[in-house]
Amino acid sequence: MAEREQDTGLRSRLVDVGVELVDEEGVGALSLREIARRAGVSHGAPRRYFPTHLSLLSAIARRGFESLAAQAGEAIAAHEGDPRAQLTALARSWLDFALTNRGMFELMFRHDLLRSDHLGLRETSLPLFATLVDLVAGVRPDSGAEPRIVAGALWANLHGIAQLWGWGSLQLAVGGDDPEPLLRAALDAHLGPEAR
Amino acid sequence: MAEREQDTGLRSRLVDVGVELVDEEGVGALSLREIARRAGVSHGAPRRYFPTHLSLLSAIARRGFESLAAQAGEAIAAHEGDPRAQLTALARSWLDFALTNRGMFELMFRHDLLRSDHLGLRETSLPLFATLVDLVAGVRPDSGAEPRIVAGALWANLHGIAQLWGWGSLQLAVGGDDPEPLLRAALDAHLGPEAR
DNA sequence: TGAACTCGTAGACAGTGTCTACGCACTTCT
DNA sequence: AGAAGTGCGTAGACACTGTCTACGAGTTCA
Repeated sequence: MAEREQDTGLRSRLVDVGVELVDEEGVGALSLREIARRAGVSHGAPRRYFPTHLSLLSAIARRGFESLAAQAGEAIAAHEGDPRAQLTALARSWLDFALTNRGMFELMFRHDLLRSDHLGLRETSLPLFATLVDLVAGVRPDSGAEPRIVAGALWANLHGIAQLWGWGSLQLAVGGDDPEPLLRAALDAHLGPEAR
Repeated sequence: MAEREQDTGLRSRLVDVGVELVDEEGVGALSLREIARRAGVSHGAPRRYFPTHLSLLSAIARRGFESLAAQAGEAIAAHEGDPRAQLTALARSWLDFALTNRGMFELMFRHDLLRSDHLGLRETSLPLFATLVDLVAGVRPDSGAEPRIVAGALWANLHGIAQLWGWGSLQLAVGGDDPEPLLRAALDAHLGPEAR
C-alpha cells in the first residue's frame, strides 16, 4: 500500500473526492457521509480535519475559486496590453467556467453552505474583483463613472448571466442556445461598444 | 372553533406558514416537519396536499413570484406612458423586493428546491420577462440590438445585483451601503444614459 | 342505519450532521 | 528495550430530516 499517486493525507483526499463528486452528482450529493464513503473512511473521520460540514464544503469551494482564478488569469495574460480584450476574455472565461463546472459553480455561490470566514474564500475572490476594477478603469479612462461602480455592475451582470443561463431560464426567454450574444451585450453595455 | 379569519383549509395554511417562516428563519428552516408543526398538524398531514417536500416549497415560492409580479405591476402602472421611468421603477421594485424579502427571494431562485413544472412558476415569471422585453423595445426603438437580448442581459444584471448585494459581496467590493448607484449604472448601461 | 370517503394521526424506515468513547499504531521519551 | 503519550480513524448514539404505510375519527351519502 501507500503506493497511491498522491497520498498527501486524508484531508486533501476528502477535498479531492468532493471536487469530483460535486460535478458528477451535484451539490446535493455532497453529504459528509457520502464523501467519507467515497474516500474509503468512516463517517466520523472527516471531523478530524473539518470541524463541521460547512467547513469541508468551504474547502471544496475554495478549489473552485482557485480554478476560476487560474483560468481567468490565463485568459487575461493571453491579451496583455489590450484591456478590452482582457475583459472580454475574462468574462468569457467566467461564463465558460460556470457552464462547464456547473455543480462547483453552484456550490461556490451557495453562501448558505459556506463559511465566508473560511481561509481563502474572500482571499481568492477579492483579488479577482480588484483586477476587474483595474481593467475597467483601463478601458474607460475618460468616462465620468466610477470604475468600482461599473466593475461591480459588470460583475453582477456576468454572474447573473452565468446563473440564469445555467438554469435554463434565459435561453427560454431569449431564444437560442448560445449565451455569447448576452455576453457581448453586457460587455458593450458596460464598456461602450467595441472600439474599431 | 372554525373562528379563524380565513380557514380555507390546511393547504393554504401550510403555504401561509411557509411564507412567514421563510423570511423569519430563512430557507433552511423550511422543513416539512417544521411547517407542519407551526401549522399545528402532524408531520404526515401535508402529504395529503403536497406529495413531496419540493411541491410544497414550490407553492410557497409561487406566492413570492405573485408578490413580486404584483409589486412590479404597480411600479409600472405608476409611470404609464414613460417606458424609461417604468423600467427604472421595475428594476427598483425588483431589487427592493429581493432585499426586503431575502428568504423568499433566495427560495424563488433555488431551483434545486423547486419543481419547475409546478403550476404557476413559469406562468408567473414568463409574463414578467415579456413586459420587460416590451419596455426595453419601447425605450430603444432605434437601436440595432435585439430587444430580447438587451432585456435578457438587463434581467441578468438585475438578478446579479440583487443576489450579490444580498450576500454582502458587492458592498464589500464597491463600497458604501446603497445599491442605488449600481442600479443606475446597470440601467444607463443597457438603456443608454437617461434622456434629458 | 350502514357503507364510503375525506383527512389527519402515528409509527417505521433510511438517511443526515454532530458528538463521544474507544482503540489501534506509531512516535518519543527515559 | 520498555513505557507513556499522542495522532488518527472507528463505531455507536442522538436528534433531526423526507417518505411511506396502516390506521381511525368524523362526515357525507344512499
